[in-house]
Amino acid sequence: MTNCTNELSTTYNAREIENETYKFWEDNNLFVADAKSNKEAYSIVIPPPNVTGVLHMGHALDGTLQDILIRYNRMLGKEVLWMPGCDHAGIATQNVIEKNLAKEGLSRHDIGREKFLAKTWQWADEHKNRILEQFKLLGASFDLSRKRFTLDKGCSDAVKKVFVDLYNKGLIYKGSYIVNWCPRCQSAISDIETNYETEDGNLWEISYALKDEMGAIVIATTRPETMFGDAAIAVNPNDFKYKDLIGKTCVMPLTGRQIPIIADDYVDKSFGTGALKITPAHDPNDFEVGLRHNLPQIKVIDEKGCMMRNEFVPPQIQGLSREEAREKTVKMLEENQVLVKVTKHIHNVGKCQRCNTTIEPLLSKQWFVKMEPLAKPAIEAVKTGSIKFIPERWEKNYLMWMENIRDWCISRQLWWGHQIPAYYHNKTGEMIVALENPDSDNYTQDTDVLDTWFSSGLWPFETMGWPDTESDDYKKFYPTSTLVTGFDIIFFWVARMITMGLEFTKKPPFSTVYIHGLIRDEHGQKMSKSKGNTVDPVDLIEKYGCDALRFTLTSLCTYGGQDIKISSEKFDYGRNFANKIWNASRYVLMNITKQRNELEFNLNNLSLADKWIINELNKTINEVNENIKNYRIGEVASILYEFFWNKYCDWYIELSKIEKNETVLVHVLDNFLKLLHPIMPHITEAIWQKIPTNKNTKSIINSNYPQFDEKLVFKDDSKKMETVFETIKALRNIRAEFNIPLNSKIDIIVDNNEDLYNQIIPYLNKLAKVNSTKFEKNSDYSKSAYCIVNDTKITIPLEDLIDINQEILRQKKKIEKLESELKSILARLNNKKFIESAPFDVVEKTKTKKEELESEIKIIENTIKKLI
RNA sequence: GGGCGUUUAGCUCAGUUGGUAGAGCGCUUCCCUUACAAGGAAGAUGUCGGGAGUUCGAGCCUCUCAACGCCCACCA
Repeated sequence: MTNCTNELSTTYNAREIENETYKFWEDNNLFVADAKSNKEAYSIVIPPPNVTGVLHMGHALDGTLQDILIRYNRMLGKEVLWMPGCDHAGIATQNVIEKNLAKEGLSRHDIGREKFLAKTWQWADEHKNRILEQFKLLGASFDLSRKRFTLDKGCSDAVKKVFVDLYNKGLIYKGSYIVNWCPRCQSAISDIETNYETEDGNLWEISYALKDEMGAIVIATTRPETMFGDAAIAVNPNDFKYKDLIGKTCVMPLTGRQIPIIADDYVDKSFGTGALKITPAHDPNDFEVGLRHNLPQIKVIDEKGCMMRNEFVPPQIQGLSREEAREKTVKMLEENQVLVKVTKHIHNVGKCQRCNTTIEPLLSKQWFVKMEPLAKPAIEAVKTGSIKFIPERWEKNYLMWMENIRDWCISRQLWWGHQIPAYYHNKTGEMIVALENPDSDNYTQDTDVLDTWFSSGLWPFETMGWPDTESDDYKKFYPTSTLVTGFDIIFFWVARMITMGLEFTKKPPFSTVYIHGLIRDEHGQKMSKSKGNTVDPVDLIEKYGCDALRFTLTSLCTYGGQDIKISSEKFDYGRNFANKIWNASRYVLMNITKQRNELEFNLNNLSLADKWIINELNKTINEVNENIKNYRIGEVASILYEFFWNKYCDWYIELSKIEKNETVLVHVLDNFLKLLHPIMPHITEAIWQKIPTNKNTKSIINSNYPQFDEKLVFKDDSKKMETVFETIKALRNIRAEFNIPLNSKIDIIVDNNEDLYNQIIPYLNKLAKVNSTKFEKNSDYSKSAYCIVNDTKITIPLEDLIDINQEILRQKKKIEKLESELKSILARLNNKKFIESAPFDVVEKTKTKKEELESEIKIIENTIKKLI
């Protein structure tokens, strides 16, 4: 950017400035990290957005917060790396490609694995830059020269190594278990990819006749179509009503197959009939019961969710879908008069997180990670504080999950992803798990791929060069510093990174997990395309500007990480602030006459106002640093807003129109821009480059973040200045109350504090339109309005302008207020226990307050007497 | 069933060691004062969800109740 003029354009055009500024940063490679630097490192890895994705509000929030931390730490002088990249998003991406194929009437099987993958790669390559390009619109200062993809060579090498190592340690195994099977995705999915929805269903009670004797046992089920896979009927061992039946055999209706009646603690006596049919191949709990009792696993539903064609399923039912089979089975049971009862029953049904298809619990051969041994150190790391969650309450959540962890099903029957590095001998079926195929003529690789989260679980170190632990990036930037993400992926992602990171690098992958809330629509609903309630951050950026978006989002972040409800009007807040900054800066720049080297301010030559604003700035610097360090980022936004708008603009700039100190005017703006830069990077950069202060860098990005300076504390002078503001406000209030037009000036009589008021006459004249100021002890005027500021009474003789009754009323209202306050203070002071037990300074403060109130009330009472 | 969160001004929400409540928007009145009407000045508005307790003192701590929301578990 050029720097030939001090002037800013008269109107603030956010998009123009933002585009120019971002280009300036990129052209100058300002985001590229130097792994050989001697500076202390600070690094963040981006939660890799799905390659299929487009930028949404969640990214906008998450990206903004990361960028704030990155920019702040960069300005603290650290060597900073923000690692960008995308996730291959197994199921999500495959779904997109399959949908495209479906338009041509094809399935992936029609074109085969190889062609399908080629197509998917082509699509991914075309799209993999899209979302990161959109992140640029957010002002993201990530290092694109290091951009990674979870399916690139480095990641895939890391994945293979991790898989093989875990397998060799016995922490990965292959086995037949009940898994959550999605008949639409045609794949197993993990427990946490399964969501449960409440549905209305029925509870059918079916009578199973006893073998070789009279009588029957009635079981209750919500899924009668699975009965063909029954292996037993179970009752609770302590259930006296079934005691005699345990060990007997019954005959199944419709098929006549014989199954035993067994006893198991799992059965709840009070539910349904107290008797439960056991279907080990189609229910996770029944599967467990089946193992305990050595029952056969009879599969009657296939991978497409249809009834199998085998000897267990009656011919009329074979090949039917789950839903059809249920209807038909019930009908047949009815015809056979074994359906005892049907009751309405509300229950939870598992759904595929990706496509919302009802899950079929299915017996199948899958790969699993044995989680318990891996979870142990991951629990310790959080318990001992080597990894901290902000806010802390998420630690409990994390620990509860980790302490009850179950094995992780990692195989997916998809094509898009990391193919499992297991190889089977074509003839013997012998299995070898290895980094490479031992003999491609005789061995065929496992066709399954790994869960997407398997590779993203390695993200913090696979992107840093691991397994090469001697690589520059790994040595410099691993472990990373902070992980920023929403609570919705603590289990999916954060927990896995911690376990994998500890297992393979022996270090926690990050020291702090900063968890923010989720973005919701204005009614608190989750945003989703299907609901049509999404707000597009790109639209918001076009309309309000990126900085406005960032500032607003930041200001909505609470320390507790509450969810954030947004509607587009909320972004007026940030836009107005940006506009204010622009205009105030424009004013300052227009008023600078001094040269660059004359703009250092001189401590010995400061007015009351100068000292006040310098003191305020210093306080702000302190608070901002403290709050960022403690992840109270929303607080930072409001501190800076308040400082700039209500202090610098409303007072200091106004005062500067009366008595100008260019050096301070610029100094404060310069520091403010630096303080704000992490949140609003573009506007601060654009203005900062125009400010004629001495700089040792061409970009604010590389300037130093302001730090608190003991030498710039001016407590007493600041207090005096506060008195000035109170006086001006009081006088303005009188003007408003009595409708005194701006062009008619007022005279005032001040009865105390002559020194101070003498100093500030010009301020009073300009900001409260005072004509003359007289000093008079024990002043005594009738036909006047009054205000009392601290210990000073100010009289405004208004002669005919004033309605005396109005003024009396006004003063009486004030007394009322003061007296009610005094009453509660007196109550406290008259309480012996308060005096005894409250801390000294609180008691003193209360006493002082009492005296102030009393004296103020006295003054007002006297003036009222005068008026009457 | 277990856990967590929320309840504060008309609306959206802040409120960091307990000392009597704040912001933005909206509202009322006035002002296009040469940085800004996306602005300026002056205002109004709250038994801090209900109840009880601890304390000299509670929006904040404890208990309890209520409403709403989320997560985990998945009893057929």
